[in-house]
Amino acid sequence: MDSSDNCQLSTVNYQLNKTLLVILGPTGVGKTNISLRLAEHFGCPIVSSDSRQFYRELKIGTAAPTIDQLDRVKHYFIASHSIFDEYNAGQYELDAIQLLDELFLSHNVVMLVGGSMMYIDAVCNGMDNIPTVDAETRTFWQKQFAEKGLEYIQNELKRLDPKHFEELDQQNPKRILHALEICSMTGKPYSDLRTGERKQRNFNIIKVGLNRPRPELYERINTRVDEMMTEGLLKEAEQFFQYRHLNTLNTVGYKELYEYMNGNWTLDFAVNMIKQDSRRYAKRQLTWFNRDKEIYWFEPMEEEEVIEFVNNKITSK
RNA sequence: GGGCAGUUACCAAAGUGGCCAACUGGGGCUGACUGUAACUCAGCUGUCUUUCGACUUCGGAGGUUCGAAUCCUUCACUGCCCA
Repeated sequence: MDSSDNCQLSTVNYQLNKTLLVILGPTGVGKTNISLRLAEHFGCPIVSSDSRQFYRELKIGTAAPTIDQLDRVKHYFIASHSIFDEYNAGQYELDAIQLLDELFLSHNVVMLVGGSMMYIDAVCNGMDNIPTVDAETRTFWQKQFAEKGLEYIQNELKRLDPKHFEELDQQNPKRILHALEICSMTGKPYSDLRTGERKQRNFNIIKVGLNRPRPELYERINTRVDEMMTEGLLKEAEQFFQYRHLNTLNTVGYKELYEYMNGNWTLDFAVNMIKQDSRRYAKRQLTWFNRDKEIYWFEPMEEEEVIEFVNNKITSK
């Protein structure tokens, strides 16, 4: 995979010649295919920023690259973890940056491909130094919420971190709980740890966004779900039925099938819900990406155009 | 051919004389989101308007009434039952 022969750069400003090519876009848009061709063109490896393709147990439902595709280009962060592992965006930032440092030793271009918004931002912008929440703290606050309700945790956060309480979505239990977890773990207000600073990376970043007209995107998502079902998604999900409460299985394509296995939904209904939830996920991705003014969008997406665009970008640096 | 029931916004479904541009759910749209994030949460959803508000709607046409999605007449269509 390592076709690069580009280590002839001066050590002084080598980092200026290093480029992270980010390929992002909504689920189902066709990132995998086009990025394989781009990777072959640029002779570069692919680092995945898909927070569900990390998990080796989730292949069909996450539309992970196939063995053949993995043979074509060296991939990282595909099937690198187990659904039983604890993993998060903060850890991913550290792992990915370390990996990129290594890869840039022998490549001028590395690609970051995926649709997990926060994970992409973690690599490009960095995240604040906030500790990972331990199990006891998590359980404690979850229990508080379950027993005492939303208003109680709202008031707790108002007390522990009034500044952050004013800023966050006060109806969103997950956000409140996380802030509380950090407050009680660190003994400091969560807002004190949030700098909002953007980390400086020692490589250039080019962000390419892929999109399609909404109806076309939705059509692709729908047919892809049908294909997943014929490929055996039900069987894949079934294997981990007893672990369905794991966060890693709270994932489109799996959680709906567990409703079916629990007897709450018919299979037909569950499949339709997978399609619907996938469409909604795609929309959420687009909403997030729309905020990022650094993305160069391609719609319709033409491989040749992207290659030409990236080539121009790289040589003009 | 006869009887009964029904026709409400994208779909489903309330409303049965003024509090109705019309409950609710779904879908759709828009947005928030720095660590469980393919999660979680919010707003909008007849038209025009930034707001106030104005305008046009509840199968079609006509009528009663100060006033109708709601009452009457008639036509059309749909469903069930009897022939």
